Amino acid sequence: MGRKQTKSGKIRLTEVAKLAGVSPITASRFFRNPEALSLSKRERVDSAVKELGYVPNLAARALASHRTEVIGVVIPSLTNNVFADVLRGVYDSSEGSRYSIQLANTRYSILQEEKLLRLFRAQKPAGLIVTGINQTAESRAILESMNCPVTQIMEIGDSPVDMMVGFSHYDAGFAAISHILEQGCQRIGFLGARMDPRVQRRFEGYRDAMKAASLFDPNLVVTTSIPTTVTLGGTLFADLLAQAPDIDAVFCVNDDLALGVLFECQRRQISVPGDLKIVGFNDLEFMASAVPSLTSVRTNRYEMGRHAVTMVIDAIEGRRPKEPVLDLGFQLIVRESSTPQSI
Amino acid sequence: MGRKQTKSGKIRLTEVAKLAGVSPITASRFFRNPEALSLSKRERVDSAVKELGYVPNLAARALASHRTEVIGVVIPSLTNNVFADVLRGVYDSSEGSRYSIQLANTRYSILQEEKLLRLFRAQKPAGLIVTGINQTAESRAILESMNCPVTQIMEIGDSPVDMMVGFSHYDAGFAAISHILEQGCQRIGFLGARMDPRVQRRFEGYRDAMKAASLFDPNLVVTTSIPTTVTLGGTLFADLLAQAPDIDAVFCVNDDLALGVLFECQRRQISVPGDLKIVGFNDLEFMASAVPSLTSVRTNRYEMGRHAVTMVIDAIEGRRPKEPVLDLGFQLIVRESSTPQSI
DNA sequence: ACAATTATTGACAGCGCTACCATCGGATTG
DNA sequence: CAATCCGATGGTAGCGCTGTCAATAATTGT
Repeated sequence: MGRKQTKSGKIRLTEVAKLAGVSPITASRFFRNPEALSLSKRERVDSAVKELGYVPNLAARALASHRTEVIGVVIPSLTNNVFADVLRGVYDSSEGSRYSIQLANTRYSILQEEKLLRLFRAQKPAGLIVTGINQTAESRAILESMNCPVTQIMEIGDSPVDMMVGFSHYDAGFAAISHILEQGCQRIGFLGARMDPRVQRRFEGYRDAMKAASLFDPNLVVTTSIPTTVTLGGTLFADLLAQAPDIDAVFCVNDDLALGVLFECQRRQISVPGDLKIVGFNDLEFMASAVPSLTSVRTNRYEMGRHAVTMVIDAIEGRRPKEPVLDLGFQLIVRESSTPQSI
Repeated sequence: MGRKQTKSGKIRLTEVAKLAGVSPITASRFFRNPEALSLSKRERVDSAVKELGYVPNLAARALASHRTEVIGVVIPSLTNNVFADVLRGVYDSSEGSRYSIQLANTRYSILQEEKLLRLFRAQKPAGLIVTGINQTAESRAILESMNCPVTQIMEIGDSPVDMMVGFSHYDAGFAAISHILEQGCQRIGFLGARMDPRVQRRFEGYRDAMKAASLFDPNLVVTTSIPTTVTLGGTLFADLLAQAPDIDAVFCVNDDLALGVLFECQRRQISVPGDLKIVGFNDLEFMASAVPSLTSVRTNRYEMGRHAVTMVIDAIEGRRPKEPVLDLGFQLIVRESSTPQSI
């Protein structure tokens, strides 16, 4: 004999079916495709499920059906505030659905991403959400071979693997600089940390806006591959001042850097926005209450997470969106740090 | 006949076993208990696995073994920075192990927590990590009936369900106030938002420290159940000033509030630390670079996450710690905002 | 040297569910 | 009224793996 007989207390689908007076397969259909049941059976199974407190065994379901009800989510960082918001959206919109979220963190390593994708492929997720559009050829091949809906998030571009939700970081960077230029600034510094592909494209927006105004100067640019912190913002700003003392504005690729710049200005008695204008990116909550309040580019991170999951679930269930690419845009939130000083 | 025959390309344990010239069960043992195999077979199976690129089917494994290799993690919030660090620790220390993390978010609702725990119980996780020590009676009963290691994180107390990693929020609050008192302050305000049980205990530390100095005054306390933001810090501080204009220090239950207070002081031209001392909680990164730099209570959040997972995995594998409660302590990081003004 | 013990290995059945037909009654049609 | 179709239901046979126990090989003690 194989093993101990089933613990008497265990409730299987068979028990539910017996109580409802139907075959196990009908009870099974109650979960997968309730419309296929006649109303009477559907009600009988429903009450049997409730009476027994039946909970499906997901492992058995996955084994028999060759599918899971897991949506894999691959992000590059857990520390970055930006992803906290995305994840909130992801979890919010997965709740109430039958799908559960499996999170994986690449730490900004494309090799790690490949490894994770291979792992996911082996487990046959129902859907997959990955960050960005710069997968390696290998990663992209895995994604394309994956037999499930895939959504790329955080940015948009041509040739989606499947679906996309995001916005144009290039446009956002360009818009931020255009705004600063409108304020009459000429020497606009660029501060970048952890130059991932999206930050890179913000830079390109900066560069092209500056070039269009014939104001681009490599001395205005300070970047590093070090992860972002507020403190780093101060440090990079100090470097920038050293190589371009005549700057009249700074565009920071994220709000942490911007806050660091503000603090460094306070330390050096540089008046903001009088002597220097500051623009950040992401519009984290604190930007509105800083003194002076800090201009930033608002990105719809929570909505990105929500939509990504919704789109994936819809696609799983056969409701593919007519448009595979969803542009959630951005808003430039202009505050005191980039407008004429109010005396 | 049941279904289509197995796709020719699919690699099962059987194929590995065949290639290695052993029985499937031996190949199975290679994964679960490699020490039980003779060296020669172990090597043969190992190379067969690599040659075929075999990846175990977790669903089949879970079904057959009545166990999963999932560690459930229940936290109250994804937005709160504090949990980002914890999660980083959690994911870092689960990587490389055979266990995967299943995250669930209660949004600070104890009913939601009950619901999630019930769900987890049904799926038989290998281990469970839950936040805090204030579960409902029902939740606690579920945890105790769960046939797996459980670690409570973020704080410690008597009567753990199983294991605990954290620190005493009461002591931390008390220590922060003691420090402020040592600076000669007498009218120390308390600012609290989202009064969860841990924040509540920080308050008790504040209250008792103040009472011990005969300085407690309800007018010095401003709290709200609204979730924490930097902006809220400014608002609460304004309320506090209104009801106790003579305060000479503020203890904030977290760093966001503290930053909000600092900004509000800048707005009102209140000199910090000259007119007002500020102490925060958690020691987020920005505290060190604020102007003035802000004193805070450093908590070892990343380490909490790491240890929680390690302890759970160790317990799963039979290596129970001698001490079920691990106190990771805290450090008061004294900075400019709570020390005599350096002119 | 031989029984007793221990390390290795294998056979078997079945975990709980669902894919794939087959069936069966009733509605539709010419 | 028989032929056809369709929607609802059920039977059967696994999905890929591991728990249990039995069998065998290697090792040890006296």
